[in-house]
Amino acid sequence: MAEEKLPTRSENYSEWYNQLIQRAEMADYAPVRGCMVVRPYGWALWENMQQNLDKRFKETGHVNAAFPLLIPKSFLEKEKEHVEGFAPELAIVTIGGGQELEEPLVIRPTSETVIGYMYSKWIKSYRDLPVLINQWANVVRWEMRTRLFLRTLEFYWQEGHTAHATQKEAEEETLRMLDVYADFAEKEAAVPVIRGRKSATERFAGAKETYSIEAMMGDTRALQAGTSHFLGQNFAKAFDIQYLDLNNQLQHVWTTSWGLSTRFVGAIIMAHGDDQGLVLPPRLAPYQVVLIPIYKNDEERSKVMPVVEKLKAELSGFRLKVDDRSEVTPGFKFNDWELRGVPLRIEVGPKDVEKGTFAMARRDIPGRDGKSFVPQVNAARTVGDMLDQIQTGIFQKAVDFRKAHVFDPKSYDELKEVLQGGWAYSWWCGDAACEAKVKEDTKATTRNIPLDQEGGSGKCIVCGKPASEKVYFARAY
RNA sequence: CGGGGUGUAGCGCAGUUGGCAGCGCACCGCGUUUGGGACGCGGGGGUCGGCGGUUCAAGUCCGCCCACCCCGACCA
Repeated sequence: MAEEKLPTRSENYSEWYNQLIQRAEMADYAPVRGCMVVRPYGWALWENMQQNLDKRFKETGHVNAAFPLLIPKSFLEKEKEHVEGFAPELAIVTIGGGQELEEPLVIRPTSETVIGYMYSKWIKSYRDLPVLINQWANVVRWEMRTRLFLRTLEFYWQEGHTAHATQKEAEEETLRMLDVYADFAEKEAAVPVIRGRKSATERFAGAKETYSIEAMMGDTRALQAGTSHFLGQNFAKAFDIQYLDLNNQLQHVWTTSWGLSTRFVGAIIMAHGDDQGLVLPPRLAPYQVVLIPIYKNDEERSKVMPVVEKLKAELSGFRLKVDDRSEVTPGFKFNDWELRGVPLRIEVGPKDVEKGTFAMARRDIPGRDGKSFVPQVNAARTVGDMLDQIQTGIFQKAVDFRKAHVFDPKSYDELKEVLQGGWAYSWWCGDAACEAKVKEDTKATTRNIPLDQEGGSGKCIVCGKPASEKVYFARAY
């Protein structure tokens, strides 16, 4: 429980982040370095995200399945770039049942390979296509530096894997799922994102093209919040996934993969959180409303509780928590639930019982400004409207924040300067050497080349050569 | 793997020239409290990271090892 104030974001952003997660009981450190335990409150948020995404996947024709955690090491080696990309971060099992294994097994860092293997068994004809499968799973990547939610050795995610008859279909799928992520991020999580294409250096190991959604965090650093890959025929060739087309010709399929992980929880924390703690989007928050009864003695209690019960029944359509703990004071509860980011707080005390009102405090507007006293009648309508306002309010706030921290530098020196406290949106010639120079000078990398460009052309911000696209540069998590 | 740092109660820390292992918070009990982080009284809780050495005596001195954290090279 929170007994002291959180460090402020300006004081020490990463301390703010770490402590907040632990105090809000989102997650805790596990005994193994770099691993975390997602606690019930954090998992409840993830479950809401899962449900919402899952529904969107089903709506776009996908089905769920489960593939194994252990993958023969040789599988990873079949796609050249894939091995090179993942080799350094593999966890490998060499002993099973007390015996050295003939072939080491890797704990999946991602499942393109096993799934490719299975697809080659399942896909024989154009009639079998497309295959649109998703799985919810955990994966392991042996990272050097870890952060709760943002980068842990083990993390939870979903990975969609699809196979198509044509390149065009696969490319459309890749972008369709990117749009699903973007829509989810903005509508549900209230996190504004940039949809774009990754540079070759930032591309997924084994992909032809990687697309991402990029979000700005409260310290202006960028977070890759979801990715969608067009894999071309790379994995189809490596795993021999072939089908007979209408003309009885053997063809390799075209595949895609796309994933969104528990890292997104970190995005929600850092996009909306303030110095009081979490600010959770109403559409995903484990509790949308917390109701706090207030009384001094049994007599007051007996008057207040019936109203609490009545409101609870009336608000049964919302995820509501009645905090009737007697061992802590209301003031403590206010702070506690603010820390935990519950979008809306309702207080019912003796004065409210008399007047037929309740107090309502919105989490996104701290202090008196966010507090109002409203009649108990039509409570469901009042609360629903307020939650909608909060949802759009925090989205707008995040949009405004991003707008205030994206710059269009006029020179390389200015680029270096703006990257200290924001993103640069600049012309880039596409040369990896220019990217590398920026990284060297500022630690910022290219985030993505937005799909929505104004067009035209300009000069590369780094080398001055002609450029036909603009890219976002930012320091990233 | 390089550079820096820290290991003492669940968490945060103090512990002097080597001499009874402590403080705050959290936790448990009782009572008073309760509209913005309540208070009093009484409790429980320790292989001082590990192993070895010096010493009558080691949290403290010496050696080795281990773990974790921060900064760099890799990343959803």
